[in-house]
Amino acid sequence: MVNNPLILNDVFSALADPTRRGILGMLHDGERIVSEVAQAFKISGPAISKHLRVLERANLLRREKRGREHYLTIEAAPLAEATGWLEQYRAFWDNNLDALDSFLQESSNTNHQTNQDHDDDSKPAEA
Amino acid sequence: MVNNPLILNDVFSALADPTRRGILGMLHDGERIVSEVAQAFKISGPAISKHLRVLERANLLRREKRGREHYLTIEAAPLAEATGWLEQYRAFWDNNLDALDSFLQESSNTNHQTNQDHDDDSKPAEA
DNA sequence: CGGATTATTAACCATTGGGTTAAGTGTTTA
DNA sequence: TAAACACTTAACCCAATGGTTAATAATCCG
Repeated sequence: MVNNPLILNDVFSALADPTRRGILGMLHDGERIVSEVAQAFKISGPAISKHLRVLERANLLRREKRGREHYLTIEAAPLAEATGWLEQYRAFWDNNLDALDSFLQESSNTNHQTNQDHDDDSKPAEA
Repeated sequence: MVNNPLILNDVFSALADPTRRGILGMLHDGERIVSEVAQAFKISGPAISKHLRVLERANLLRREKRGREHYLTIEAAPLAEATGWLEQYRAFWDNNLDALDSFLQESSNTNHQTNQDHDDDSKPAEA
């Protein structure tokens, strides 16, 4: 698996924003129009518009205009690209040689997981 | 798998830069000191220093000072977090229901992969 | 037609990001 | 002790991000 850095730049930086991950989360369940997405977040319409453009640049979003509404769906391929890159490092946390070494070092500082009881991604809050 | 958005923000934005992915790539084979890493890229020392700090903030990097040298190793846990988030979307490109729908739409525009023969990540170039 | 709806573009602002050079801190060694 | 080495911090530049409000474009509908 040879990764294209240009794609990875766009995909990872697209995923770096919680609003954008939230948008993809909404689209997980099926297509949505822009106003539905916008309504789910507390930011302005233009701000949403910009986020959508970023997702489109990363080819993570497909837009289909029907009348005055824009129907949005996920485009999965770039996520596969990102996953492919990360796959290179699976050995580092999976159960094998490197994990042993990793474990030995991690056993010093307990509770290193920084898991502050915080929950899921930027899901819109109760409409 | 409940993802922590704070972690994901840091991890994905850390991975969004090709130099930082290149650094992790070097560390894939074992520990390196800062000057070794720096030598591999065409940017200044302080620039490398900043990249290292970003990787540390994302907890992707562990630093151990021995004398005047800083030994760097990968910290894998946050990569697992990122992979976990992406795993949510595996259904979209794997062989199943959604893939069918995806395929039907994608079959229109051929060669949508944007795979411009470009190779791997920001690997240092020939020392 | 005219108004409401959907969404984008334009212009602006503050913050962050990636880079630089110069200076500073700590460690090794001749 | 003084110089060389490893690395970071400080100060600065410029471009990109993420947000805003106001204006524009296109479509639907009474």
